[in-house]
Amino acid sequence: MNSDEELGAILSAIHVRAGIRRGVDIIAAGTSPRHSTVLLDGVACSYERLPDGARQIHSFQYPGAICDLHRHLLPETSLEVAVGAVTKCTIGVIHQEDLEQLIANYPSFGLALWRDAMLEASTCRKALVRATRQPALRRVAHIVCEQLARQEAAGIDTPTISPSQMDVADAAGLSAVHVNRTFKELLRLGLLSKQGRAVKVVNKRKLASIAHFNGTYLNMPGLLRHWQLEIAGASALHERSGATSRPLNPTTCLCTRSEVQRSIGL
Amino acid sequence: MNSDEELGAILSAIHVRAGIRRGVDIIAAGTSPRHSTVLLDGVACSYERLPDGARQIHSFQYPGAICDLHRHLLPETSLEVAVGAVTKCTIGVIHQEDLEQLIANYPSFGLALWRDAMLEASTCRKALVRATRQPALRRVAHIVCEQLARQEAAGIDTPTISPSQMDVADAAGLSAVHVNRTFKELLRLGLLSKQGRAVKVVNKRKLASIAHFNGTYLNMPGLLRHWQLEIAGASALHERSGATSRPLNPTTCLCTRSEVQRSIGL
DNA sequence: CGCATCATTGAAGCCCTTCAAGACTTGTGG
DNA sequence: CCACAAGTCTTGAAGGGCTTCAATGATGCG
Repeated sequence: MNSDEELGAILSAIHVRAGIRRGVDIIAAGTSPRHSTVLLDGVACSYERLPDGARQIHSFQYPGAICDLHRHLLPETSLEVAVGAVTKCTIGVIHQEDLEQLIANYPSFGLALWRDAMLEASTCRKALVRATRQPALRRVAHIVCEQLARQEAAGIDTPTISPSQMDVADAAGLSAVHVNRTFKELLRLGLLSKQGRAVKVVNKRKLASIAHFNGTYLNMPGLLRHWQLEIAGASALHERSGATSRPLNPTTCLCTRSEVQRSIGL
Repeated sequence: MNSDEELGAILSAIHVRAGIRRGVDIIAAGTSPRHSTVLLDGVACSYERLPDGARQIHSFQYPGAICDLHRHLLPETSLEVAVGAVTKCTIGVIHQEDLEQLIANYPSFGLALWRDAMLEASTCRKALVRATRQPALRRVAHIVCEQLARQEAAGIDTPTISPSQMDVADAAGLSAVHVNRTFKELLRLGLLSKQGRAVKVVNKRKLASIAHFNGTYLNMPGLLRHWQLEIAGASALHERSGATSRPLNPTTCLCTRSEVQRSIGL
């Protein structure tokens, strides 16, 4: 979809900013900066803070993502949404005028942004279904699966996931205590193991099975082949999803992490 | 945003189809028709059917909405999403080629569709937060408030809402039994009353208060003035949301119900 | 007017939450 | 390099909100 020339134009519009420590906001709630922010390295999350102090994580973001895409076109509807660093992050900025120029010059870039918005809605719908209708074990397993799949899509190949148990709890809409007990159960089942504080996936296939993880909603053609998913109808749906020739990162319209990082000399 | 000429072009591309009875699918899961569907009259809902038969409603749709906008650009990610008639509905279709032609001819129409996708994501995020973090009373009250506000936005001015208790249950992610008990509580508090089977809002302001209904996320500038919302910061946010001169229907990019219906002689 | 659908009500039970306290990691500063 | 501090993980006990099951009553469409 993106031509090399287009990709080059996009990358050259990105200005690298300093690193951000875990827990710090990349984009604060209630602000409307005159630029867009690109995640270059690390993992971030878009979240909302409730009056009682609870944090609801909407989704996690991986390198290549435009963190504040949700503000585009309708900034006033999502002022309460913030973006925080789940791990140490490196970010870049694109000036608003440059972004608009890029969209004007490369219609396919605008389409990619639009598609990205659709993808975010798709992911959010799935999260809604899980949150309301599935037990904790499946919810947590599904979140782990999604993180693993999205890491792969971003070109990161490790069996450990970045979010802490508290992060997972805030994303699943469960208490940290209960997420801990759920992890313990997944450890007991031999699907996960622990390396220090980090959670490591031992049996990806079984985990996906009990999570009912399908992954089609993430629009990552080709990348889910490894998963050998056992969901009924998954393979049938799979064959039909070859529309985009360049694999798109979920919530990412730019490219893979390596492409981004090469361009900024990481 | 939409000029009269543009609106005329859009409306003339719509072909009216026969009415649809309550409970019947407007768009079935797993299908990819070569046209888009516009809701002309009645109330619909986009939903997903789970393996165990449960139904999760993502959102309700009002006249003027493009029912299958979620299929646009990324049809394969939302094949499981269906759209059903909550009340008796009248629909129209726009051929795929006509829709693409309209987007090509009127860039502002494409932008409106894009904005609509962002709005759907915004609504879904809010639904996710409510579903995971709020008690049943607030969830149900919030759904009622949202329906009332969206009816108003579509030009329908009645204090009763269309969805049945079961519909509300499937949208809130609660059991029908518990929604019934929640409604009973709202009746006892004097916020709702009943007309036969229908639920009628008696005290809109108090209902919005206990629901923590803000409404900014719906992007309906001007239309929320009547609500006299009591949420902290709501008025401040309000003043900044005058960007679009023409009030947009939530999940609607066309116009108000009366405009649609006038054009088809309803 | 008949029948399918929806609303209502009670009882029993489970999943998850909250509270509280102690063990462990991590990385920061001395 | 070590020690401390801050945050995270872990574990137990008690309780509440919601679910499920089941049966009856009301509504409204054809």
